Amino acid sequence: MGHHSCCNQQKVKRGLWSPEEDEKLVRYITTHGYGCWSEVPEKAGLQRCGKSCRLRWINYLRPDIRRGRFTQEEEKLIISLHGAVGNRWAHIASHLPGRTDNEIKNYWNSWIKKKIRKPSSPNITKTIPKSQLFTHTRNHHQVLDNFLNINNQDNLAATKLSTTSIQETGGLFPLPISPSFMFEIGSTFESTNNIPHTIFQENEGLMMNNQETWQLFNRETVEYTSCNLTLPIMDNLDNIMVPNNCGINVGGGGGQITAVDCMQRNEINEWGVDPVQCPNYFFWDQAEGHHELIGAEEIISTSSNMGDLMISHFPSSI
DNA sequence: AACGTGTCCAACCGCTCGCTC
DNA sequence: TGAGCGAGCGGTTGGACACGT
Repeated sequence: MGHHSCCNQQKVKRGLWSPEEDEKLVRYITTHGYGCWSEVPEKAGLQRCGKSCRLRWINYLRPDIRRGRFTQEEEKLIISLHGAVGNRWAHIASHLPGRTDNEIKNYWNSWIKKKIRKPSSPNITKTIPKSQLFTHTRNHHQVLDNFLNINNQDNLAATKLSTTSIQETGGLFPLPISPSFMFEIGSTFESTNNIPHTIFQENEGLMMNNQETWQLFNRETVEYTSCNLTLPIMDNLDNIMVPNNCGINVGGGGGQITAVDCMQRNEINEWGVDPVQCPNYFFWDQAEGHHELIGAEEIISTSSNMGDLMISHFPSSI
């Protein structure tokens, strides 16, 4: 840790950068580049350590930096990437041109306090028997195995597993950081008052038990992948136990959204869920013909194009 | 006006990784 | 092989500011 010695020298200035210091650093870097950061302060005439100069340049002064509020698209991307890779801020930042890891980290830490308060999260009580869920035509069996295994473990232990399983499973379901699974049925699904009984009821034209091609979002590569799934028909929710923190979203033809607490099986809110009450509910929007992760808050204000049935499982702690 | 509290975010700290010799 | 070093990363801090009392 010898590099820290530079920051311990008494002549080294700390704290906020003055406009004059910024100007010196920018002038030096733009004319000379920054081959070795430890040499930059002296050559640029700054009383800072190289590390501080590097940070200032990367996080604030470099010309391609993007300032200002995050757009909704950026926010969605951050959420989905964080779900896939966790607190790997540099990795997340690499997908957002002009944004820095520090900025995203700060944004997340502010954002999370407001939007994702720790819920009281009861343990998962039952899991879906594999035979009752769905079958896979590609490598998704392993995904499902992982998912079910995780549900049989202590929640905490599950979240500590490494991220390598993302690659192992092809990334279709990012496990175990975000042991999510999702399935949905055909086209527009009309909700009724009897939601739990209706969710898996066969509906004309839905082809629920046929193999269908889905577009699945790979949160590691931020791409959509076609994949075939075969869905079973469920008579009612009594035959299926939905893991903790699942949200069921039943969208009607008119764009009505109904969120259901799977554990309670109660309707929470006609138009969505309260992000404070139910911070772990996320939904997938397929308005544009593909699936996008959107947050609960957005659901409340989005009253259209939320078709179909979706079940998503997200970890109770992030 | 003065004080307390909460939020935001720039900057720092400690650590790991990878390169060089 | 391993010590030394710089770069990079993620966690944390602390100061500025906003807001409420």
